[in-house]
Amino acid sequence: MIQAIDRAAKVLSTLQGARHLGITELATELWLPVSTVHGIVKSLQGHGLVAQEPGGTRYMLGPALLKLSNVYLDTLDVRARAMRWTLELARRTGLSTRLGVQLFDEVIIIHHNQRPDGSQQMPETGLSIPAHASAMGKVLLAYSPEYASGLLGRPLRSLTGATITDPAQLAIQFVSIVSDGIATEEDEAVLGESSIAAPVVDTRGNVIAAVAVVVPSSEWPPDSSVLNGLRETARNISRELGASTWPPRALQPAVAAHPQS
Amino acid sequence: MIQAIDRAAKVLSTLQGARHLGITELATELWLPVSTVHGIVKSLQGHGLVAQEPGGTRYMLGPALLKLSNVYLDTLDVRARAMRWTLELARRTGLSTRLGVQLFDEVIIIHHNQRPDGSQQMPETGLSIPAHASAMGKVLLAYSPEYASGLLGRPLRSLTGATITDPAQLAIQFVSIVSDGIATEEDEAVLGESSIAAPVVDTRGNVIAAVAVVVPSSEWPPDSSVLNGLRETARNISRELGASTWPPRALQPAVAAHPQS
DNA sequence: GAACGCAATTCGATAATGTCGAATATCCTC
DNA sequence: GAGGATATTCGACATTATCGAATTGCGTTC
Repeated sequence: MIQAIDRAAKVLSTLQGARHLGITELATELWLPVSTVHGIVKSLQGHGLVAQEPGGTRYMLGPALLKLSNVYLDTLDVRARAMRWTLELARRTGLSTRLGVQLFDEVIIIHHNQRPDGSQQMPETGLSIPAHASAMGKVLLAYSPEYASGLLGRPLRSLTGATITDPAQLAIQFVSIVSDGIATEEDEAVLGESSIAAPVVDTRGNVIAAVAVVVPSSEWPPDSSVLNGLRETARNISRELGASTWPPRALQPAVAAHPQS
Repeated sequence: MIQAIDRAAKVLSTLQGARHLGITELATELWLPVSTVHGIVKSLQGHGLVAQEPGGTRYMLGPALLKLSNVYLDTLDVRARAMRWTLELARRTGLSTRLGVQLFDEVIIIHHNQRPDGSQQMPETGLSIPAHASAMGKVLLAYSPEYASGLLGRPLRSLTGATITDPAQLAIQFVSIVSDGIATEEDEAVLGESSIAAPVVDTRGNVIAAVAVVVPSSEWPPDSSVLNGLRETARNISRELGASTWPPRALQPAVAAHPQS
């Protein structure tokens, strides 16, 4: 890991947490000399990744990130393929749907379809949710043991009273998730919101994303048609990506670590 | 400018242009040894800024960018203040509205309100348009001579037959833009689409963003009520940001001394 | 199914590069 | 207008990134 780049990335994520910071504040946060931080920030600013807050002398994230992120979304094959299917799922269930991928300990929503009831809802694309508190996260963790073991080792943050923070309890859920290809979550991230998720698989059989349906907790448990719709959606997307079987057979990465061919 | 960070940023923008690239391809593009590029890419990957394309050995932009960009949008004060006004403007004019800021030679759209006719339209937030081909871009250039002079020195790209690529012609437009606080563009970026833009000003009198109304070229020139609505919107947003006068008086020399370094 | 060739990755010596403390400039507060 | 705090500049130094060569891994062809 190249030191300067590592530090630059840390500057970005510090700015992500704090919104607006001066050089000194950043330096304190990162335990680095101010002149070092200054050099890093100016380099990032030169590429639009960081910007001066208008008028002030403090710094914030920069507009280049928006452009990069837009291209990121466009390059995602899963997203392009999934969109029409999640839209249909939202229509048929009357619920909002999500598509998410893993970002370290979180799931980040790369596509969101609003509930088709015409009400005003916040767009969720770009939101990230701690993996252990999300149905999509549980799916992704259940199918990638190396991530899961890493995450379960650390203390888990509680978001609502219902968040499961006990590693053992999560590990048990992972087993059943793998066996039937469905994960659930009840009020574990946001009170009043529960969700069901299923894995999306590519040609190689790797789980590369998760689809989810968000169910108001007042309507929990959802009708079995919702569950079937979700399963079918996940299967359709996976098929379009070239997957031959769904749900995914087993824990692919573990298998890949012991090649027998 | 720190070399390693500069190179890392170049890797990101190369990936932005090419979507998927192998290490060797990137190295060729950047005129660097492969091992150097490899180190940079791996460092970026360690922070989720770059990702391995699933299955392949090539690289693409990473999901961390999406999260950063989401926070970027949230931290923008202008955006939060402007949203309710641009929504109202869209309602009153029946047209789509945009809010944009400068990103080097382009304008990047930080907020977009769809035409309120209920039709399905592509979300434009995150799109970037060459400044010289955009009404918002002309506004921003007209009020920041630093940028303008730099940009007019380089050859300008033509996007449609109507794009103005002659520096002299643009310079003339800038004068009238500053004098009446309104810029226009007819088919210069996209055929069939024209737009009018006005500056958004902060407490210090700096032009920090531009608002625009997009008008189908078939309805050009727009009714004077559209123009008045736009003016009022720009004034309202600016007032909310603490600006005392609108349109902005002139090219503040203090502002011109705000280079990029 | 084996062998070839290309691309990614690892490694270590080298000096170029980023780092950091001190000095200076600039901003904000009182 | 003065004082304190913060941002910025500068240059010597040694840490650190860089790059070429060697190795591994992968896909493709025969």
